[in-house]
Amino acid sequence: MRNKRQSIKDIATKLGVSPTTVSFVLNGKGEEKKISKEVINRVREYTTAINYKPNMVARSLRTGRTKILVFMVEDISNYFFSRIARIIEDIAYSKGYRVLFCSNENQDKRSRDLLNLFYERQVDGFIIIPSSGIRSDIKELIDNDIPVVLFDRYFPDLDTHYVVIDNYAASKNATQHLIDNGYRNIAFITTDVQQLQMLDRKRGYLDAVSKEGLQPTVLEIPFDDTDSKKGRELLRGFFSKKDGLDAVYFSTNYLTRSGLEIIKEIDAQAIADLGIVTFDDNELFRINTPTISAVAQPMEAIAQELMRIMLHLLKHKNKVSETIQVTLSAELIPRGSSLAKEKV
Amino acid sequence: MRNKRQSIKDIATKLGVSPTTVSFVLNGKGEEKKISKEVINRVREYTTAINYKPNMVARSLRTGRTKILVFMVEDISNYFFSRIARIIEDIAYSKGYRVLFCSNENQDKRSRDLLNLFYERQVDGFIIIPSSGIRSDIKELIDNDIPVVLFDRYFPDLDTHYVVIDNYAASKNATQHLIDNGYRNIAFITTDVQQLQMLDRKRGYLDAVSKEGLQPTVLEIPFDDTDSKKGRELLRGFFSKKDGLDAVYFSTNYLTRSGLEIIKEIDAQAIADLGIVTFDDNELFRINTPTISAVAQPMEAIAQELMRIMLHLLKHKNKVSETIQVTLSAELIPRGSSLAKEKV
DNA sequence: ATGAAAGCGCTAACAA
DNA sequence: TTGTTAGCGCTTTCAT
Repeated sequence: MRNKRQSIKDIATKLGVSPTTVSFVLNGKGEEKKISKEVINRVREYTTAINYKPNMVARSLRTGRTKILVFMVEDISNYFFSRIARIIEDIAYSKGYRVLFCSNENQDKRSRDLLNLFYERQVDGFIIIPSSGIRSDIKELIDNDIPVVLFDRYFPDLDTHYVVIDNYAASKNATQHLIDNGYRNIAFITTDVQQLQMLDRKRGYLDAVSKEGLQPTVLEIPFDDTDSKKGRELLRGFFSKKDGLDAVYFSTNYLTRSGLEIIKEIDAQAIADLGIVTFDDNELFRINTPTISAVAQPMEAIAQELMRIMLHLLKHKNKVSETIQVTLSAELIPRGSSLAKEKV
Repeated sequence: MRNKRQSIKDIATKLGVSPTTVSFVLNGKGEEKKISKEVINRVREYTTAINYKPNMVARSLRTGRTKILVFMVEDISNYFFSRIARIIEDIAYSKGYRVLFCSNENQDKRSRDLLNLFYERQVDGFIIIPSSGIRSDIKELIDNDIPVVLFDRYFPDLDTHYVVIDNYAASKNATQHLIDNGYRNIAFITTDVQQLQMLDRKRGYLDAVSKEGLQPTVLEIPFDDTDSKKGRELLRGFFSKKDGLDAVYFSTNYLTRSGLEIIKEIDAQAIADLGIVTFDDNELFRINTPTISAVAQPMEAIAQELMRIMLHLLKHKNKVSETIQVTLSAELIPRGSSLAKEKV
């Protein structure tokens, strides 16, 4: 039973009414347009019977709207991003919008390709973690009146809507936590990407450490090597020779994974005494031994703010006078890995 | 600078040629249609200069194709699914297709909503992990000549293309591994969903255990409670009173998380002696203490097979005579949690 | 070597 | 209360 896709015209012909009438009924404008009860019912019954599905491509071409939003992050399989994606999806869904997820792998080319692709497909809005080199592409979208909200990071010299967390404060606080618990030689492991949020986290660490008159130790892993053999070698080399270390603070969760693994390899026992804190929480940190202290970003709040702004822009056809910029704070979740150390 | 979106017509007017000519050039059919070099260059230069972006919605309406595929799973934030999604995305990308990811939360209503939504938007194909009650919806898609490939599970009484793994063999093998390493009282923790792949995993466990004359112990957590308080209570109750247990085999990764946590809560030391194996690998199992043995599904191969089939269907406009059904095997990765036990 | 025109399926202003 | 009609932006056949 290969049922050829039925169109509004087919239905109209079949029922002996006009396409307009069918369209009105189907869009719930039957009453408003004063279509008779009888016709409304006939249309309803027939479309239900044949299980009619409208062609949204045609509708979009006509109306200029697709009811689709794009959510672009570095890597959608990362827990932090996928969790936020899910919340956003739910909110969007309840408002009649679909969300298209995509990963840009922090690469400008891929970001650009994706933005283009979706722009060409006329999506209604973008929620984006921008890779560093797509400032002009973002600007272009905005200039073309497409609703855009950034998050996680933004371009200081571009007046965009965004939602971020106070990375500096969160990082300073996490470092202070280790210091308060007796750790004195705290290493900061980060990537070399010159992204605002990473620089803020480093500043937070440096300020907290120097405030206490302690010595900073920073290891920067090239971004492309965060999960490669070379990156692991760098970590291994670092941990092997730094025996004065009593704590490690990871700036991002993808470094924590390999970092912990390598620390274990080198000395399975050492991990129990080492102070450990990482940025970005993960469910499995609760079941690790030791349980890992983490700076948890308020994912629920971030997602809600993003959608609040986006829906606001959509509602006002992107004609809002002021730029909406929100900064939330992150919460340190102390666990076993950063317990207070007995003074030696 | 609010540049109104330029259309082919605008370009044609501007250059004093016809829309046809512009369209031909833009689609690389310039040579073929014998458009003069001069005109081709003029069009190329102008469209580049104004940074023209075609309206794919209009194109889709005209051509009937969207170059979009849908990838629907239970939960895209689950590592297993998101990893496969990424590989699929890459392959699709290289063939000019976009992939739309979505999570059905294993709910029929949500699955149906999503299928409808994308069907209405005329996507070119579906790659789906079906929730149990959407057999008829899948059938409808197929009857409407939409390319569909299922994976992870399928409907035995519906003749569909699919890619699955041999859950029975993998599960039997995992259980046997525990038995071979000296464990005698092995519990199987699973959900109560009556899904083919879960039933196969259970059968594998039961057969392996009974073959050795051992006693099976099965705990079934209601699906909706796998991550709820009630589910945790069930696990807690189970582990508290079963002191004869020397090993646990989890049928799915979302039970492993809470399971491990609760075992630790009850007796932090016990976990070292308990044999543990889980279905579905996770990066963090490598850094847990102990490291956790897991049945790893061949994600790369699954993704590649799925796309091979999908591209085949797309190429032949879904007119293929035979149904393509692929069964792959999963690999047990033995780690610290299932080391051979010293005989008592 | 290029253009005119039809039409994909839908919506909505305007007619009747 | 319902129908006619003109597009939305693009592709593509058929003319010229």
